[in-house]
Amino acid sequence: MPRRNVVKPAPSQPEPTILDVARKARVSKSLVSMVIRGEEGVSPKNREAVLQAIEELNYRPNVIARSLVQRRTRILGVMISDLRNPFFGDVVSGIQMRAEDLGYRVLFNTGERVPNLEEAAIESLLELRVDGLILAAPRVDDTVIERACRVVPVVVLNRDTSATCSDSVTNDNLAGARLAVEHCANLGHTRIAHIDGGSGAGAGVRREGYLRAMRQLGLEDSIVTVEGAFTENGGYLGARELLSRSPLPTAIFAANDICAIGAMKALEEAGLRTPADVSVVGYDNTSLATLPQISLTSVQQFGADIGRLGLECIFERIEGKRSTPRHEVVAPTLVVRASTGPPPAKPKALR
Amino acid sequence: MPRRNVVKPAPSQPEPTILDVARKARVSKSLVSMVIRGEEGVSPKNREAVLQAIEELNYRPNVIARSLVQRRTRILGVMISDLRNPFFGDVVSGIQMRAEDLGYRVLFNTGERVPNLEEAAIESLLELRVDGLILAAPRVDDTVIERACRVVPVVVLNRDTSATCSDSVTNDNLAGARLAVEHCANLGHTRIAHIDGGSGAGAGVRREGYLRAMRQLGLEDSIVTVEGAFTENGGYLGARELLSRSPLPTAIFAANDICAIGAMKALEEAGLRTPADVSVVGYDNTSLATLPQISLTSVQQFGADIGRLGLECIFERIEGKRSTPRHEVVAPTLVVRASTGPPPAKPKALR
DNA sequence: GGCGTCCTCTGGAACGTTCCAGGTTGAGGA
DNA sequence: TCCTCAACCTGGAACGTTCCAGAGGACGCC
Repeated sequence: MPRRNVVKPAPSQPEPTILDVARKARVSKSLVSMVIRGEEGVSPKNREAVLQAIEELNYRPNVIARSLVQRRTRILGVMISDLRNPFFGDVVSGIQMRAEDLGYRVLFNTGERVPNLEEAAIESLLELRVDGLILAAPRVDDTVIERACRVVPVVVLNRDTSATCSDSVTNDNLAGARLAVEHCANLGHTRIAHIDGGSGAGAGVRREGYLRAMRQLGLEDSIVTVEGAFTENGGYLGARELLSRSPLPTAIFAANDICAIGAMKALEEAGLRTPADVSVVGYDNTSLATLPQISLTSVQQFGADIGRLGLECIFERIEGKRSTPRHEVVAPTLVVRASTGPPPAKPKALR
Repeated sequence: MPRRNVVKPAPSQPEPTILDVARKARVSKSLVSMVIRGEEGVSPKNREAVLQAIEELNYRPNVIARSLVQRRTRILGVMISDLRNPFFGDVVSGIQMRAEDLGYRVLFNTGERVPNLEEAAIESLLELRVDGLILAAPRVDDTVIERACRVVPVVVLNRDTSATCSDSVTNDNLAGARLAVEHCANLGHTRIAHIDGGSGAGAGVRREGYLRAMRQLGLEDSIVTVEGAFTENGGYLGARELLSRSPLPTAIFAANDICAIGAMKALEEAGLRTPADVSVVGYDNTSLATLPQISLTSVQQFGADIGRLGLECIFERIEGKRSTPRHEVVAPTLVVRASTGPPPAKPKALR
């Protein structure tokens, strides 16, 4: 246990308590409590007096004390693996909105993608006695998730987990990959390559989805995959690898948007235009894909919906309505933009 | 006061308390407390026994109860006006890192840029009795800030405020605007136009910085400003406005990166190339500016530093080391990329 | 008039910690 | 042997709420 309590309490003037309000309104603290919680059975006269005293004293209920006696905090803990990835902005927004409706506060946290830090972040939320835990694409070990489950409802977002105790919400990566491949095929492409996401969460499934779709379309002979990553550089290197092979693909399905952007950079450097020479499809449909200079066709996984569903899972558990795991899969869609088009009539040779 | 407490406490099995640990280790609760807090003066034998009991029971200290008696939560509240703006990702990261060092938790919140919601978010943090409040570019009224100051140390980031009670950390918008203008002038531009940020926070100051820099460089006759916004559409419309006038500028200083991206779109549509025909400079140096397809020259305001400084301000107050306001201004720098270059020898006419 | 019922209100006991004043022990010195 | 002192430990009183059992009136009914 860390040693932390060296600092003395801040010597600010004490804030008014429920007792101060009670004295001022000449009623009991219980009555004040009833008014605060909006309970029935308080005479209009007293309710008015209490409300006025609250106003005059600038009283604010102490949710810490409330949480202690109720043994619930009405706080939901959310551990976000990466606060800078625009995709999680959507997720957070979905969580926040729904939480507000349900009368919960949301406490965000991050471990900056480092497993140890993420574990500490989770522990920190548990010490706070959050009523539920949402883990957005966590990189921690399954055992950490299992341990958290013993104390509090947990839902894992956008990550496969073998932990049997938690709920999960993911996007259908198989279907998403199929959408991307079929879109290219429908445009007339046959030489459709895939730059995968390396060891990133969900990368394996997307790769599998690509393989299956290609086979299903009778394009198994054109299957080409190279290793990439969920980063711009991963996409760049993956595309370079593709460019070094022959024949060139006429379409590339990248593991995610950032990866696709890196790939587009490599293509541009090689003198290939998108989509005239090579079409590119991304995944996530982040705000990046919508930028006019990029205008990337991308598989959309509805981040806000994923967040909202995660919150609903948690809430069912908190309410005691359910105690068996629920695994929700959100169907992705394809958003077509300017980065894809028909294959060139006569494939361009590299300069 | 809202009525919220309809739901009964979740009937999970009770978590072990300090008393359970004490019983198991055959010591008093006070001794356990001492071990948890890492105090001196505990015999090695007992310390060992307590630690073991904690381990076996999977005990986790209840920070809620601790907060109640200590009358401090060791939680810092952070209200972020816009969680999707990548700039705030940096700010949050700076806050989080420093907070961890100092043994504080950080509770994030957002009001999604709606003043009323933001006020509610702040109120919610105050009810939680956070030890300090960080407001990142809040859109609330100054009176709301003043009221919060009465209860807890407050620091306002990236926003001018007339509230005299709070600390503030801002970036030097005047200097940033000057950097942008001087960079263009150094490249040989004279017709440097500005698309401003409309009523957004800091927009006025950046505009003023542009005006001063132009005058200082003797370019007052070339001053051209149009109204824009901190959005892509704002930049697009602003650029269209510029394109409708004559003579065309050879460089554009946009209020913000997203705004610059919108402007670039308008230029592209008009058949003008960046930077061959028109150079463009943004502000914020967000991750967007670094994308290879965009490669935007931009004024960097160090978000992480701003967050870190804000946290340090709060901490000084909490520690009681200071009770007078501190106003910190961070110097911006310019990051030059591919969107700026020398003016065309013979300015292009519009198609 | 007595009784039951409803409405309104109240005091005290939790909740799980920390902090404080003081207790116990054993060693060492007079 | 007794006293002192340090080292180590302990129980009880907070902290600011909620919740519960029940008190006290007013009223209506028999």
